[in-house]
Amino acid sequence: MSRGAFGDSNHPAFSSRNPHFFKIVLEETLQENKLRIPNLFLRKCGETLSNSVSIKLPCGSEWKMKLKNDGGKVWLDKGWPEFAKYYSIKRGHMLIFRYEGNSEFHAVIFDTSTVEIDYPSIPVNSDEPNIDGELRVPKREVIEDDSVQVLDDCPPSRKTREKPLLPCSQPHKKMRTSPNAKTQCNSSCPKQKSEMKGKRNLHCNNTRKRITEILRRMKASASKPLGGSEEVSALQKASDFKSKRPFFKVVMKPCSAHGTCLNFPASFARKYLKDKPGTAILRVSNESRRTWSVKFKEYHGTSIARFQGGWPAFARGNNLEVGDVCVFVLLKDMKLSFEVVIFRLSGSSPTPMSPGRHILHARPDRNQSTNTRKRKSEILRHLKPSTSKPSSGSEEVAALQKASDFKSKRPCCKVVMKPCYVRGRYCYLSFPASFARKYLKHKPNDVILKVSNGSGRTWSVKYRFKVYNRTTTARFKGGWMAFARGNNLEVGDVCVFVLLKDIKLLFEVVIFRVSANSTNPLSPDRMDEAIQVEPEESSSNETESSGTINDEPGTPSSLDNLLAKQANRDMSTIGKRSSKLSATRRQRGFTSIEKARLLERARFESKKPFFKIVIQPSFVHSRWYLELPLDFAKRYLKNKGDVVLSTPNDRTWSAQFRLRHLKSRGLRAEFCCGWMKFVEDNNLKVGDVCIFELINGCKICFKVRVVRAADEACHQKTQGDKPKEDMRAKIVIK
DNA sequence: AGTATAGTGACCTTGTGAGA
DNA sequence: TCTCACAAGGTCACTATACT
Repeated sequence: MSRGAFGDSNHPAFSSRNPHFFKIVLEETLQENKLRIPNLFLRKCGETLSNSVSIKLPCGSEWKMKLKNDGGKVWLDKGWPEFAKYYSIKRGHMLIFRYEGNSEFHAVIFDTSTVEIDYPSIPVNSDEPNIDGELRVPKREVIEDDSVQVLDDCPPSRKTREKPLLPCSQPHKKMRTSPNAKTQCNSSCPKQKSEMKGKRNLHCNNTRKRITEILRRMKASASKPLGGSEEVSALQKASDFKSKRPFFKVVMKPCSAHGTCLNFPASFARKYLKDKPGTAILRVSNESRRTWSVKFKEYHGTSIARFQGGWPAFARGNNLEVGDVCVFVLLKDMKLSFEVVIFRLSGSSPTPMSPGRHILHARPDRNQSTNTRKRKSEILRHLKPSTSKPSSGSEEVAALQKASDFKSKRPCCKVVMKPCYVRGRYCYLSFPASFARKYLKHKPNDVILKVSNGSGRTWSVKYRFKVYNRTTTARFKGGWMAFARGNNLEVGDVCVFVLLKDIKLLFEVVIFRVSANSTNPLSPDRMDEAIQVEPEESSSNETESSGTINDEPGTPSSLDNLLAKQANRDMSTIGKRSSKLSATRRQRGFTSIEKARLLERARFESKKPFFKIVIQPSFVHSRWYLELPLDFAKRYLKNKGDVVLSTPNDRTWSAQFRLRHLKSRGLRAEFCCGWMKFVEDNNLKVGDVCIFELINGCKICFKVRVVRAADEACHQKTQGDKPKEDMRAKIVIK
């Protein structure tokens, strides 16, 4: 092992100050045949970029590419297609770019298995001016090595453990069996490679499913803060590491850095450790005097092997921290000794195992670690319940640090936003069950979240505490997505939930943002879409319809509660809906918020039962029926029958009421036959609000009042800034 | 060192709204 | 009536940690 691989001039010592960005290769990247450079990066470094950039790879290859600037967006353009083709870059691949200045980047490529690719053994140099032709000239021989490169010490997902992604003899982690094997099949011989893949596929049932799984995981990993410069730096430094001997790399996780064991790939154990428990000797690179003896064991039926007994001493003795990357280079197959190269998180140690950083002579005294490191570790520990995976990225650490400085006399818990907390289909928030048990009781409840930005805005979310098979989950679910989106929460942000009232479960939420330029909660353009939920309000009975009902004559309707509920639900759909609306011609009705607004403006009170309906496109166009609140129908109407609809000018229409049982939706209450005539005669338009007041008599009769959307718009124009209440009073009933 | 338990994250299932 | 999209509820495999 030599430090030359990363310490020479080709691989200058890494500094976290080097700007990084990463790109996940998407379908559109391949279609467009160019790679977009992130705007934020351009803002930071754009001025130093020339029209032509060079990309260096760990294998020594260097590529020249032209930048294309189009309306402020910048792409890697000329040269990229050849680059992508040469390295067989596919959808789901990830590239990390480290900017070295002077339009020079170092790049690392990861494939869909999340492992760095095997670079072709003959490095290329596209330095030649002929960018279009991409004349590639071998620059230097690459060192052949025999390695297993693993960036995770544990399988990334439960699915992969029992059901390996590529369930064949070859593990999904990249493994070269021998230098020969490498020449037999590497990415420079795509045909052979594809044949191999084809063979593999023959052996693999459900491969397609698993590939989907890989892609999904890849997506997920894309959404994780991999761009965090610090952890990436350690990984990147480690990725530059080369050795002729077999080695594997492991990123330290809390369980390995501070725990009692270290997991590593069983494939390596099987191949090199003779597949049976034993003892291994660990010696840290550049430190010949001290060795550690650790026991290793493989867990059959799983893809992991484990260093234990003695591992904690090694971890403590070398002051390993979460995020550090250790490369274990097998020295002797017989005696099973490893040289361990430690790549520290930058910030605390600029180079791997620089003499000053060595803790070799220091006994395992954690107090002697740097303040920063200690701080980071402390924060991570503090947040451990919600962050089992190592956090990364200087911004995130900054957010954590800010959050850790937060003090409150009230009970509070801190949660770092993870991808699944702020985006995706299954958006929820997990928080420590211990906190939930102590302060929130076990029963499901509605919780009010109030952001501490002085806006006084509140959000209603559902709190769920579940114990299943002795596992406990405490989560915010229904409404959480609205909160996350409404407050523009991003991965890495830290939310501190301060319990204000433990009876009504009111939380103040303090948000520490990972990104300084994150927009504040509810940018002005969305402000008016936010609907406040007063903590004092209890949740209403749900009414599932496009309208509201006054089922308790003489009392105000529970509109506000409905508004709150609808708002919560709707805030979560605003983004998707708006983008969808533009993307599809499919005509959709009003959003719940729009409906709620219209309904609220059509203020009406009566001692008689009534319900309000916002006219949806489907009520007046395609289906010619009106769906009315089921609860109202059940309570006041029979299964089927004629109804009379009358307007204030005493004109009447007869229509039919019916209850339908839909397979997919259950019961639905509708006005049909006759409704169409009513719509036409009263010139009902989408957006109008109809108030149906039930009049007692021998027949079921409704007095229908229409609040015209057009009138309201017109009225708003003429009324200017007059208070809304006045406006409402005038427009409510015609 | 082994085992039990708590915690996490992925994703399956169900329900609802709405257009065709 | 079917289908699609989406949100929320719920489950469980897996990981990390605590305990013996």
